[in-house]
Amino acid sequence: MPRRGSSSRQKKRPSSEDETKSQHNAEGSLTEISRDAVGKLLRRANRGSKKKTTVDFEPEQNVTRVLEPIVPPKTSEVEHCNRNSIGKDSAEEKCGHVSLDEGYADKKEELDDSDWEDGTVAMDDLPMTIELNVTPDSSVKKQIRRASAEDKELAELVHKAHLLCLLARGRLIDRACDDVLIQASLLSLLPVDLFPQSKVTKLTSKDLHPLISWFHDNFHVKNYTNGEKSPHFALASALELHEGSSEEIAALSVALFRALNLTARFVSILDVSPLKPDQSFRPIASGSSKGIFNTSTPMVSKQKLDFKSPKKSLSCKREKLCESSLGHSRKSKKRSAPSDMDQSKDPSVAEDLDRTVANFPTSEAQVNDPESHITDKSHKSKRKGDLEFEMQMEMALSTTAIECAKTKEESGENIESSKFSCPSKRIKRVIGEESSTSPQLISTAVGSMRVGSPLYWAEVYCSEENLTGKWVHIDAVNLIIDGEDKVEAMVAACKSSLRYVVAFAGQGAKDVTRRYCMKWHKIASQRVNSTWWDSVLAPLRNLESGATGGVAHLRTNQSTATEANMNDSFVPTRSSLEDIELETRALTEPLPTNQQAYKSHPLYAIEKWLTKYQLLHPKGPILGFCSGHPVYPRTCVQTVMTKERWLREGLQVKPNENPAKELKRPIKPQKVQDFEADDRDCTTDSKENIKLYGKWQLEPLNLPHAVNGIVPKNDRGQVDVWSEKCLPPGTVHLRFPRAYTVAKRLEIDYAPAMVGFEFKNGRSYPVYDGIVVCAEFKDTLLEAFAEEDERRKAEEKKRDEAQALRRWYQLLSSIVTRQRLNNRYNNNSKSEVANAAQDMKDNMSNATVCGSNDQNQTPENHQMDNRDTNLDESVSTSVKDHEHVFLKENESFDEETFLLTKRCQCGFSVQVEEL
DNA sequence: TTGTAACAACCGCCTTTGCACACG
DNA sequence: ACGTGTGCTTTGGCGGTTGTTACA
Repeated sequence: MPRRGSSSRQKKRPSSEDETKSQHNAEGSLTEISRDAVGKLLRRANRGSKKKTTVDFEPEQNVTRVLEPIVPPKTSEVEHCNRNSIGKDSAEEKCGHVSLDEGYADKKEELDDSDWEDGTVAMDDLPMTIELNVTPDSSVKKQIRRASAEDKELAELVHKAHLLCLLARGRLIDRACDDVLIQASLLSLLPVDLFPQSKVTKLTSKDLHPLISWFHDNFHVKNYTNGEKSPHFALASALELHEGSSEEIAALSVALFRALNLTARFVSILDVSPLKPDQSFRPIASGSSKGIFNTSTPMVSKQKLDFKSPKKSLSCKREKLCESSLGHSRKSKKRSAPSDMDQSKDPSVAEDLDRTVANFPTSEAQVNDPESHITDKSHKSKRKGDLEFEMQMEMALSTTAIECAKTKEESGENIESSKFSCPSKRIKRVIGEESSTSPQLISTAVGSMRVGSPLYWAEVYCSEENLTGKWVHIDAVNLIIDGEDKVEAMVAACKSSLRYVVAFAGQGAKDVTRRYCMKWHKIASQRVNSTWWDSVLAPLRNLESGATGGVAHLRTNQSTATEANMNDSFVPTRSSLEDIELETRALTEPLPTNQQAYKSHPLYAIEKWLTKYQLLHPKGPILGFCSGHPVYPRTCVQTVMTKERWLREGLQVKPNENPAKELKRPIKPQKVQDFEADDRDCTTDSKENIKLYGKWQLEPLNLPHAVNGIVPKNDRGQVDVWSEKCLPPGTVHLRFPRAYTVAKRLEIDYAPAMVGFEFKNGRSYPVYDGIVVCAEFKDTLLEAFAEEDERRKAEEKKRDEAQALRRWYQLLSSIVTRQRLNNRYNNNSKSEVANAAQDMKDNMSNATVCGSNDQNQTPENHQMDNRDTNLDESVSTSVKDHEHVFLKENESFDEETFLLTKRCQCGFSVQVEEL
């Protein structure tokens, strides 16, 4: 019982709020929308705390006898009561008191609202006994409350707001990257031999290696944030100190690229709060304690120092071992690997690594370092395990150093991959696959630790990188070049998902998530409605493409197809080419290996997961198999509907088409008549099934024409007007009120227009709006309606006026009667009321006189005038010693209330309403 | 330990074609 | 007598989502 009640309340609440919301929205002011949203947030917060109490008190449901509706006290106390109540007076008393405790006021509202049955309450005298037939274990059972629509809406609002904030932040950082002073300072630091000036026009990612290596050596990530500094100032101080948050370091790298006249973007993962409620949100780099709007926490935190450093140091040692034992093994490495190895072998890097190694054992001593307090928190909580793990890791790596080097050599694994690996109790290694296609060494973050995840990097446009040029991923913080395919694995390893990757340039932004996300279907559901997102990004995209765009320079040794393209009027811009690239990625996603992914996959489908109103047509081609189920393109999935449903779309089923699909009619428990119908249903299968048709079986609606002024109607004698398309040719839909009365009076054929259904009281009712008539009668009807409407309004006016006069007359009569009685039985008292009545009556007669000029003057009014004259006499005779004189100049008229205040010189005043 | 499939439970959308009675 | 307006009463099936469990 209580559950049902509460659930119905839950259902009702949003609707009333929706009303208020729609009212607010109707007013359209941004402030109000914001206030509305904030209000919701607060309500949610309040409600959340209440709910918790209610939920905790849930064992009450199993109470065998309840003498009093107990107000839920604090959890611990309730538990205490519950467990000790039987046969323990003190505990009972305690429970009794608790119920009257301070929580009462707070919870009263909830109580009032609840479905407790009324009963006699023994508050003071009787000790209360609660018998429980529950075991402590069952009370511990976790209560699951699923998110309501309201929760979902709220989560979406927060998600959107957070997205906008992060977008704005990205733009700020991007603008700071354009700061000429910062750029100039960076250039002044850059050794001359590293200027890639000659290659700016024909740039490949390889050309950037020395530059990025230098940058990586000279700028370090520190695990503190620059507080509330402006991005410009933060960048400047990071530049000065040669260290800063990962965001600042990444931004500095972008500034450096831009200083060198390279086309560069600042790229950021928007680590936004979840779109769906009840998903705990922690920023990817979870060291921060600043809340969701500060995700600029350094990603290389102490944790990284603690865990990565040993690996780094070991890899350095390993390097040395490699050098001594294996000589020039590094030369055999693939593509980007050599460069990384080169970086590692760079003396400065070695120094850096050595320094890190030196720092490593002192990490414990840094616990009190104010700069590292953020990490210390997490460090403290995990310290024991972490230390154990460090030791294990160190031992393991040192003992397997040579073997690792060998493996590395054999498998072509590069050091950059190993840098990606998070500390983990279990490190998965996939050896033997080609390293360039997928990240080989993916470690899985242990438990809740999310460390080392990239949040910021740069993209540099390398015109020589592809046939048409390419945006190259450059993570200067982690010294990774062209590692776009590793980002996702890295983020996934940190127990997070990469939902929005946005590239910023020229104050604009572009969503480049597709470049970094290999499994789009997994993140699609975690992203906000694409229409909204696209509309938000649309202006920013223009700015971005304006800043980074430019005509793509196609290489000279291109294929003939590309040449043909060149000859076309279509001139590919960098932006459009990138769009094509990203689109291509979208269309070439590999087949998921688990069935459930096909449920809502945008590209692929398996028959098993189609809904009952879906069908494969044509059934092929088969793109592959998943657990034995053939996989079809999503484009083959067609929606099928009943004839009636298609009618609403203005389509009808072609003649001689068989249903594409038939569904068994759901058995509805209907009234007694069904018993009779049962026999028929058993015999006739066709009645039982719902026939569904697909789009390919349809043609435009071909309704019968209106002939001889007769409207073609359906079997209910009406026309279903779902849209204009549903109107029979030659007819029009007239929506004015009482149209049917006009049509009926003029004897014009019409049909009621049913425009939809209203669902209430557990059943649906047709909603009618206006009539459908033949087009030739439209004008006649409109004219007649206008006439009738005018006549009706005039009648209404007349009626209202007559009624007003009647009421005035009634009022005055009563006053006069009262006065007459006063005069008769209390001669000396001269009431002011009489004067008032006199005055009002004067006014009335004036108004009536004015009205008499009007054509609306009725015999009734004349009659009234006569009566007024009589009245006048009676009133004037009664006023003897002073006759009030209301001079024009003493009058005042209130235009708002239409009240005229008349004043006599004796001080008497009276207010009259002008008619 | 992790990933997957199957299942259960829950939420919310979609469903869709009066009737009796009072009053003017 | 007739037309008009009002209030009655408060479904249940299905898809989507999420949590649980068993199993590989």
